[in-house]
Amino acid sequence: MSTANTPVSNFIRTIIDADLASGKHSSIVTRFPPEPNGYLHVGHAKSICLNFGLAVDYQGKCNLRFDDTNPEKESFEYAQSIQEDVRWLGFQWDGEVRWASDYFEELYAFAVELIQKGLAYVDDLTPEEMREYRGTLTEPGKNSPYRDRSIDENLDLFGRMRAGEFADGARVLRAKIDMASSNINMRDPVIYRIRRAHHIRTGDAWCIYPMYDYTHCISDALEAITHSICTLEFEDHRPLYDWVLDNVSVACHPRQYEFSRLELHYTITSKRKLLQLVNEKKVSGWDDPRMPTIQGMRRRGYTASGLREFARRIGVSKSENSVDMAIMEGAIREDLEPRAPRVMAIINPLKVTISNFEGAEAREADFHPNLPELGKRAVPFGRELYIEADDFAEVPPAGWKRLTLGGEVRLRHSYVMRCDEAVKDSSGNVVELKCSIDHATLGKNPEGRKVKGVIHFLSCEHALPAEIRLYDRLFTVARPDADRDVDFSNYLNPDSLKVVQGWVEASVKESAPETHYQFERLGYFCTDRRDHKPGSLVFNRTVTLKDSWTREQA
RNA sequence: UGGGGAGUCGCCAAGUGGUAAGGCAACGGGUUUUGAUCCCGUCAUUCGUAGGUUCGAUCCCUACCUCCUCAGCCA
Repeated sequence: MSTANTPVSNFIRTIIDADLASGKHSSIVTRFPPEPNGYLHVGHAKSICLNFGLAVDYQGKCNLRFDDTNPEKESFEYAQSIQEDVRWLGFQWDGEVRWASDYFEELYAFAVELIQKGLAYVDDLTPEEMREYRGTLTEPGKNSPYRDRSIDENLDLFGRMRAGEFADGARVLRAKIDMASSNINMRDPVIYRIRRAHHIRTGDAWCIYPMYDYTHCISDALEAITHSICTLEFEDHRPLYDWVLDNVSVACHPRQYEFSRLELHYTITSKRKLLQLVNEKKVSGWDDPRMPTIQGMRRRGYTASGLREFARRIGVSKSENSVDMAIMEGAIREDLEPRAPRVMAIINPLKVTISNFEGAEAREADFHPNLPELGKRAVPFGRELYIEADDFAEVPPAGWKRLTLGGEVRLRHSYVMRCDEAVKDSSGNVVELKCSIDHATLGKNPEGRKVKGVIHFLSCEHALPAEIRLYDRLFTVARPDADRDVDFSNYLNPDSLKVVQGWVEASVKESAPETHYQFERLGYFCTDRRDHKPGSLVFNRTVTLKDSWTREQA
């Protein structure tokens, strides 16, 4: 993994390199600016890795700033979860957490300044009227009848807005720019509205709240952000970002750059739709392991470094993209491969009775084939074993390397075993196997013949019962929200979760929540963060192993 | 039919006037008591289309096509 820390070139790094080379900046300051109105998802993870990652690579700083200007939708629960997610991903913001609400007083003063310059006015139009006056994409808007109020009147009215003299929504403060602009964002955008809502930090101190476009640029300037990075949909807000900073007396004028947001195959990255899944109980919550939220991915067993590697692999650009889930899975597997201890577990047991069990011994086995430092554990043997039902076939397909009637197979870390008889129930299903082992094959190959297959197994006597949750993609199609006419929930995968009662080897008995393992030949699994306890083992399947056999069969 | 963006391999993505990086996936081979890992090899005469400038263009110019995005007192 020599590439893991090698930065990948992208247009933002190119800009930063140029800014540093020209002396425009001597160091950089970025920021991650979430609104605390929901949980962070994989798209935010990309943004976090970008903003914090740049700060790390360029030895600059990155702030965490909450865009808390819409009190009706925001909560501390979300703010706390967001901080936890950023830290879990391995990043630390510069100084204290910042809040846009910290700047409310300054924001207000700058609004007064705009009014004094004749660049903002109080408007009494109703929302419906304002929409009519705004024009359309192809027709210019027209001026509000209140647009030419005197500076004194505007000052008075704005002061009274703050003082709470007017009802919610009765008036707004608007920037006076150009109602005929071809950019609708410049048609006198609202910058303050009246809303008597309890704010998570300022409580009831304010009944007017600044809008995003007005707040964000000034917040960036107050924090001396050098590169303000956001997603593509804010591209046409940039003229407004610049207009505000050009007309207000802040010393600093950060530059905004936009990159394309992440789309991931077989999932969705819309806060609204994610919320819908939670509200409609399509998933168990924000941290359901099928959710592309940071909390969900974490609970599933995705690792912070794996997610960072994923972000590195997908890069940053301005083009629309829909990333293959294989890139995520590849990054997670690569991260887990060199550190997850190998253990054996049986998901779908088929009982095996060993006829010549007498004298069979346990054997010590490494927890990792290439990392002896991870230690060893005993692999016990017994008269009765469990093997994976899928590992036996009475009528094997071509290329079969596993167990079949009369055939031999290596039991992982143990003996070579032959199947002598398949016991069936009345409907003809194989319910048990009678097998025998070659006592001379413990830790060595049999003489005179080759056994190509290896299957995992558990000694019934020693195995521990466990709940195993098998997760699959949340949706049945790669782009569930691509079709505007079909609701994305129609594409929910009914088989995205299968809970089975399986068996695991005793060495995992005392494992803590969030412990990663590779169940040999099955995949990477993680003890559940919430439900796993010693004595009540719960494993989540993080991702399967690459499987060229199943692929070949398909 | 207004404004703002984007079109480079199946999926991401560098590059930029000098003759197409890399990753993922895929495919072929080797090692292997995980059909895993690991190792080796293959994988764009071509950069949305059509013209033009040039000794030379994915990079410059012109026209066109396709897709995304904007009409919240959300962010």
